[in-house]
Amino acid sequence: MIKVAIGLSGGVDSTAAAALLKEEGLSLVGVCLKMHAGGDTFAAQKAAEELGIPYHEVDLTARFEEQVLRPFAALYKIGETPNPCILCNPAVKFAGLLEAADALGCEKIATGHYASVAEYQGRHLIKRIPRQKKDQSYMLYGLGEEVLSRLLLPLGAFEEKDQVRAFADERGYSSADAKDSMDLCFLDPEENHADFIKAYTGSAPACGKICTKEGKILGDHKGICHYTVGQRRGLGVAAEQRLYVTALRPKSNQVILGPREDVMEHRVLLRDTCWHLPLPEEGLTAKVRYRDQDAPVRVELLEGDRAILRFESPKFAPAAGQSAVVYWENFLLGGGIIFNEES
RNA sequence: UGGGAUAUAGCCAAGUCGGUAAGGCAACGGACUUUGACUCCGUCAUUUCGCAGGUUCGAGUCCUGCUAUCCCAG
Repeated sequence: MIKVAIGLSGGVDSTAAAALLKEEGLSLVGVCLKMHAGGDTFAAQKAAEELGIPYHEVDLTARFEEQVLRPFAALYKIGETPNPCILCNPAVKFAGLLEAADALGCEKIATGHYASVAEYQGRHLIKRIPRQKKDQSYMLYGLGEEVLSRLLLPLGAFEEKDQVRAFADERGYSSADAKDSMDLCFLDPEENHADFIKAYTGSAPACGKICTKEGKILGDHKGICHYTVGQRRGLGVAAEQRLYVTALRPKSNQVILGPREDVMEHRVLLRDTCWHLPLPEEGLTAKVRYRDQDAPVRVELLEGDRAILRFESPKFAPAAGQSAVVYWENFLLGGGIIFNEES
């Protein structure tokens, strides 16, 4: 019998994923990955109990601190908008799950992500679920073959997000009515990311000026880490039209504002790219943030794991630190982290 | 202290022949969301139109005075 280590958070998604595998007759071990001090494992334990599977805990807090928390704070300070889930998945979550699987004698690993794994030309690729509004393939572009070749994503069987909850509900799992997780997993409920950075680094962000790109002063900002490119709310600047953050300038400690058209980009630079297949010339699409509609794109690969994305239609506010991912026929071919030329 | 102009919510601003205060921005609340954002929905002048009087059934809209600000001449 195939043994599977399934990442269990205690939420509805991972519980349903586990239940699905169990009903397929696989032998499961529920693995709860502890990422940060504040996280409680009660829900995961309870889910394992309800599923009737062994429960195992892995402490990844040190690695999470090193690979996610530290860069997260550092990047925000230099005006980027890092995506901690993207940092975490390859380096911490899936790496930790794989190690746990090895220690527990499991051939396979599984999680409750909304995506699927498919083989193509001898490689294992993440594939998104057509029509699935909750598609999470974006978060997984950094996973390598060593993970993908052993990864099961049972939720790929569901095309509607409501089906998962109904599935868990029918089977009486207490996680069925749990609220979807949201916000950064390592924040306290009343804390925002800027509070965290302040507490983590032990220093308050430096206030500075809000300006137009021409240098006209519009107001004061409370520290660059409070802002991100494309942001409109919380700026406190009244104008004839809506204004968006168009750039963050850490060197002069300025937040630059402008109208929407100032932040539309045809061209997006990527660093730290990873590609799972040689890229075809035609038929590529890309998205520039998690919750974005992918759009036709041409990709030019550069030296040093860099690339240029050229979109037919401009994308709104690609933000340095966020990731862009490239699709071909619903296959996730790879992606990279957006950066600015100046930096 | 000669001439001209303007004073409407936190900001910009509409308001016709007087008839019972548009809109935008900001702000706030909510929805959405396994990152940050975006987006969407809702709320936001009724002892109120710089202040004080007057005319009128009724004034932001007309009249008088005052105050403030801006511009041009000095």
